[in-house]
Amino acid sequence: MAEEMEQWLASLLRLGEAEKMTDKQIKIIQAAVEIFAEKGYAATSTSEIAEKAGVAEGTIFRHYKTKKDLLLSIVAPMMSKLVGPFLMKDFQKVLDAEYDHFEDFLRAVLNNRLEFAVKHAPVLKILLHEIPFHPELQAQFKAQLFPLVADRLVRIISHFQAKGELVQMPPSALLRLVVTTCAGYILMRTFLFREVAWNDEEEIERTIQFVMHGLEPPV
Amino acid sequence: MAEEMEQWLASLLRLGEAEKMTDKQIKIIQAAVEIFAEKGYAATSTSEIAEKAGVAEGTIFRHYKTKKDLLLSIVAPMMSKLVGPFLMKDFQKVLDAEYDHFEDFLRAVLNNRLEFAVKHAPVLKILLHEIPFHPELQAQFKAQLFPLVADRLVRIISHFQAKGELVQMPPSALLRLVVTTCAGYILMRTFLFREVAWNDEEEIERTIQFVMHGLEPPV
Amino acid sequence: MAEEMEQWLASLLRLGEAEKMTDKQIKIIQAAVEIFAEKGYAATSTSEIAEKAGVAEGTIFRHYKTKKDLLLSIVAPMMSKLVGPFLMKDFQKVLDAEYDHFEDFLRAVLNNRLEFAVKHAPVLKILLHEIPFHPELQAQFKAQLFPLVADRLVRIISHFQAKGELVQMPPSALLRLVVTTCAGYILMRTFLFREVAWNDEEEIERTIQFVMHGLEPPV
Amino acid sequence: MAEEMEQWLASLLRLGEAEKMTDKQIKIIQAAVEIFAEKGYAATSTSEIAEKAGVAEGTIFRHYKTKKDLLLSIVAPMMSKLVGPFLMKDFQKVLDAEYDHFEDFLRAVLNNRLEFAVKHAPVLKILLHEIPFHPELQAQFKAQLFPLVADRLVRIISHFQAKGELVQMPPSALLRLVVTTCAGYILMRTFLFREVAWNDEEEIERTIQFVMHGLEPPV
DNA sequence: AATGAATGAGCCTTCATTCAT
DNA sequence: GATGAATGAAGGCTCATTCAT
Repeated sequence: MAEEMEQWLASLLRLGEAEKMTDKQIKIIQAAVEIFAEKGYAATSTSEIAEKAGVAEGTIFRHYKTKKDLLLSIVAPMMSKLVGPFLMKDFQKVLDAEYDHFEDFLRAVLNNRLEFAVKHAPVLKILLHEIPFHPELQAQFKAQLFPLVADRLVRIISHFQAKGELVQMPPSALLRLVVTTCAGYILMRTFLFREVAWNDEEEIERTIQFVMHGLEPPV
Repeated sequence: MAEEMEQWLASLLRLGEAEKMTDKQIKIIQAAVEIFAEKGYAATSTSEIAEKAGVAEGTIFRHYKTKKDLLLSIVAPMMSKLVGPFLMKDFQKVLDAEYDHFEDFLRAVLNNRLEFAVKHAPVLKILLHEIPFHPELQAQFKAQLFPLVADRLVRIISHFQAKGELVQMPPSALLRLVVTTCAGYILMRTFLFREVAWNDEEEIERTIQFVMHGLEPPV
Repeated sequence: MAEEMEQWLASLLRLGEAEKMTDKQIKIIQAAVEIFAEKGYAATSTSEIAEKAGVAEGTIFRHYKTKKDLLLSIVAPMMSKLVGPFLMKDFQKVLDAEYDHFEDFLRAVLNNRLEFAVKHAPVLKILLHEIPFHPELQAQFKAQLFPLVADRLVRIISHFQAKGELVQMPPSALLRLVVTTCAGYILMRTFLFREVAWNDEEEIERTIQFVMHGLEPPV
Repeated sequence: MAEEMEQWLASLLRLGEAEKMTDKQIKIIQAAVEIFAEKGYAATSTSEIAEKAGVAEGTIFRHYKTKKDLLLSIVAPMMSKLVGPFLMKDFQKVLDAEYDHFEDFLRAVLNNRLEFAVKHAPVLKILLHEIPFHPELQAQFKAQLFPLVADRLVRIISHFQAKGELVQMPPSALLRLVVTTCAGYILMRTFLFREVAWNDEEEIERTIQFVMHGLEPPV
């Protein structure tokens, strides 16, 4: 079963999944992502996708049995990649070696995930909007990904608590504060106020200082 | 124009808007809120709403010219009420008098808005999901509500900065950190993990301490 | 359960079922019968039916949830009416009283069912063609109607056997010979060679004499 | 023209028509027969046939220009073979020599055609169902096969009438009674109640006695 | 000969909306 | 004000058929 899990992770994280995709299939996906992100899944018609992809409507259904299939083929892999870094094998060990301080860890994660969000903004937007309406997606997230991720992060936080870098408080509570603050910046910057000219370096540094001071153990 | 604005605010904030609503109209709104929240606006059919409301299909269109009208009549007022407290006349003066410390202000706002979110969770969920897909809503928010609210909050933050309670940093940056942290808790608690048994008092206190330490001016 | 059965029969045999049917609904049925009979159910499109009925396509689906529903609403009642006379309450007693000889019975049935077939030829044609492809119809026939009918006919045949009017042979075998001969004429006359100018009286008489001689007990 | 006719008959009756058929072609025909018989021609998709036959969708159309072509290639030859015995050269002479009595003829025909029906039940079922919906098939039957067959049978019946074995009545009327009775048994046994364990020998004998007595000339 | 991706017309069905009652 | 039958445009999807490989 550990074997199985490793394979599952590997397959989930595979980034260049353009294997075996025909030219038209790629165009379909691109068009779908674009329109789903713009109008939402339910408000998008397959004929619209076909037109934008420059493909006959029937072609969509040769590659994806249903419209929902098309959505899932876009969104399900993204979900895994979103939390990918936290699923790496020996995640914690890598961390222990690499990051002397929680601050370094935070900086690495924030930069990495911000870059990811910027690069995949449209798919991410689709994912965020559709998760509440598609039980399969919710299930995949709540039953499989979330527990794994939460577990690993809690261990890391506990580690730095033990080192005396973070205030004493239930790790899950710490986790919430850290995640909200980091995700808050990424979402604001990527979706809510995309048009603002953000100085990412500065904002990230500010965010890190805010978190570090906020969670500093009392002297 | 200032007159006009006051009236607009007043009308927006009117909570008990059940005036003039017939019995059936109320049932329609209730049904619509329920189903919109569950499946999303675009995936909800008017016939479904009619059925759940126990009215004829035509009745909906007697009260709301279009399906979108129905959505707006639900969501637009909510948007104003969501930021209602920040729109109150003489908001800052009230604050100056009432809250000696930023911490008190934070506590008051967090409690108040959490209560509001819990009470209006379904409509809030609809609002959050539909804003990106309906330009009218975005316009109302970005052009009218947001500037007002941001302006008032920035003033308050500047006030406490001047008092030496908050670290020196552009007020808008401070605002972002505060808002994400507060909104983060409310959203997590109300939508993402509603089933968890949250100890609101404790979590709010934790959140406040986090913010206050995070934004403490250096000694 | 006997109660239930009686009600079921009653409802099945109700001929004038135009109750509550709107004008358009009747036109839909008429058009559907006509085209189903001409091209078969599967080869008929709902748009074709709508056009012939002078109705919008959507109207069909307001009255019949699916195309198949439309078929069943035409064909299922017909099935009961087809064997209606054999399902009458106290069928055998009526017979005993009314028909002194098997020949009289045969004559009555042949005339009655021929008239019926001529009158309902199109629906009958649909029924005959669709039964093999729709399990619901088969079930209704094989599980409910057929046993009842066969049972009653077997009793009648046994009755006339006992009276010495029919040759000794398993009643079911007798039944088969009688039914194929009678149905054979009706089907030939109504479907296979409709264009021929049949002299019904003469042919029926011939058929009856054929059956009576063919089943005469040996002297 | 007589020449032509003979060749036509010969070609129609050719039984082992597997000549020149590739392996895949045979599989296509087998699959088509199976599914056409199960769901009807119009309700069967070519992709379904391709799948069951284990060939690519395109392969079907390499051998049969259209779906209808495929149907005709199955059903048209069967039609001739169905009435094959009655089309044999010198049919009547053969009869005169071979069968002393009408009863013998009946017995031979019944056995032979029953065996044929059992062997080719699926194709026969397709033929029976599709004839009314395909003018070409109807034409072939009504214009070419039926007149020939009817003519030959009428001659035979007249022959036995002249011999005093059959009652005096228009030969076409006699034909109808005989055909209905015989076909009735075969169809019932082969399609309507296939699952019953029929004792063919007994039933055929019963059927023959029924016909012979039914058509016995008066003493 | 065989494949299977691609097509686009057409299918059944749903939908928001109208209107006579 | 309320109804619900009627609409017809549009939706997702299937189909027979073609064609480059």
